[in-house]
Amino acid sequence: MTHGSPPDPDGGPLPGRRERKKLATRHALSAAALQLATERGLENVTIEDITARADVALRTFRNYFASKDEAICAIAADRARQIGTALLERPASEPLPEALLNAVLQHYQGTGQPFGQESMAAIRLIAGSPAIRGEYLKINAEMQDALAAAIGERTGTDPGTDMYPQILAGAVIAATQVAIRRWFRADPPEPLLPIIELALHQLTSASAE
Amino acid sequence: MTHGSPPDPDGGPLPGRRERKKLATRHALSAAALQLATERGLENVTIEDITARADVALRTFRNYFASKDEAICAIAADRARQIGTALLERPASEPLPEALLNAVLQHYQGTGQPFGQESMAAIRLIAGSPAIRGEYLKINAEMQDALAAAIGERTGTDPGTDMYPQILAGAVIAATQVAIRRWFRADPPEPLLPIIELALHQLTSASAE
DNA sequence: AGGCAATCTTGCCTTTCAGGCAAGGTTGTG
DNA sequence: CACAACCTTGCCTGAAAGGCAAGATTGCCT
Repeated sequence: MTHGSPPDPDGGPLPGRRERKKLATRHALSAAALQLATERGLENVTIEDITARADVALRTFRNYFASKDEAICAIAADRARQIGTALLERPASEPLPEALLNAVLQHYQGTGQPFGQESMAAIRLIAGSPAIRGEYLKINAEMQDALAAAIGERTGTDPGTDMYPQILAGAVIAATQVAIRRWFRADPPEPLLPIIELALHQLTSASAE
Repeated sequence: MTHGSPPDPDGGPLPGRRERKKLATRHALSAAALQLATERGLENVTIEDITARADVALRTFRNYFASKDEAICAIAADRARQIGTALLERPASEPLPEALLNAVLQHYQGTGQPFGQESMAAIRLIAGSPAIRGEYLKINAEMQDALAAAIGERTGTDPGTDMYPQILAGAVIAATQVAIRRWFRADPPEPLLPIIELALHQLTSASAE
């Protein structure tokens, strides 16, 4: 067993007890990590603490995650990989720019509220702790790849051959991240989605290369 | 003494013996790390090996770098921070898009050759080893910030207030990275600069959001 | 049911990392 | 020259990282 990704990325029709348990363990670990980190601060949490709360052996942690950071970011990472499907679910009639905008907005609004409390805590933790920054950047890169793949699929270009999907995805993700950073520091708080929308519009007008 | 940045980032007029020694130690450590990693592979190098080759105490390593990865990427990181000045050195008469293109090209061509052998080794190592990827992404982020600051200075916008410089910088860096990735995997090898140029042009036409 | 293979969990172990602390040497300065 | 600032180093402790094998669980087939 390696670590880094959920046990069963694709939603097979019959997960089976084994897969379900693995997902449960994985989630328990990352949730415990996130809780403890928000409670005490990341530095004051050992992997042993995390496994204690998740009620598994210390050694088991390492079957799932390579580091504390990875465990904490797991929810965000799992979520990040789905941004591609958000794009693919946009109606084919929508022009690509609009579809991208909507896919990103949808990805960052979840079902109803701007973010679940879990995610909020994660975001604050990530943004506040430089230690997790590396992990966050990896997630970003994954989002970019996922989005590029979706763009390629939608436009019929192969990301392996043509750089265009990667470039477009990279630009969109970069702009979105700038928006998120701004939103995070906004005082008084501002809603996130309009900032993202603005950022993506500015990216368009940044066609000045 | 903390670690993460060169001892004296700004080139003061009189470095003094102390600063010079620190720079020398720092460079010796990162060079040793790079050499050893290319020789044996990253996994087969301990910090102790590095300090042995650089002829300093193990404990000293930690005064300069937080990890092996950071040491290996130090040259690249130091270099990355200079991309901003590359832009600022472009003549003010040049339109921003052109200035950006030229600044990036210049940054990636160094003095004469495409890359020094050191840098080449570093790049192959970084691209080949997922372990260093996090560190590489951090460097990217630094490049983005440096470039954004320069863009802001050049256009008279404050990156703290206006997202535009950050967005533009993010898009440019992202496109450049895509180009580098493509260049790295090109078989047979292709020259880097034309690929970067193509990527930045595609970014322009990707104004389709 | 029963058995077999795959695979997960766990404990044990060794190596390496990480960083606080204080002693001793070097450098910069009045 | 004396003093302050600062680096290097050794020592030490706690945590992380991961190989390995025994035991348990699960999936699947007969």
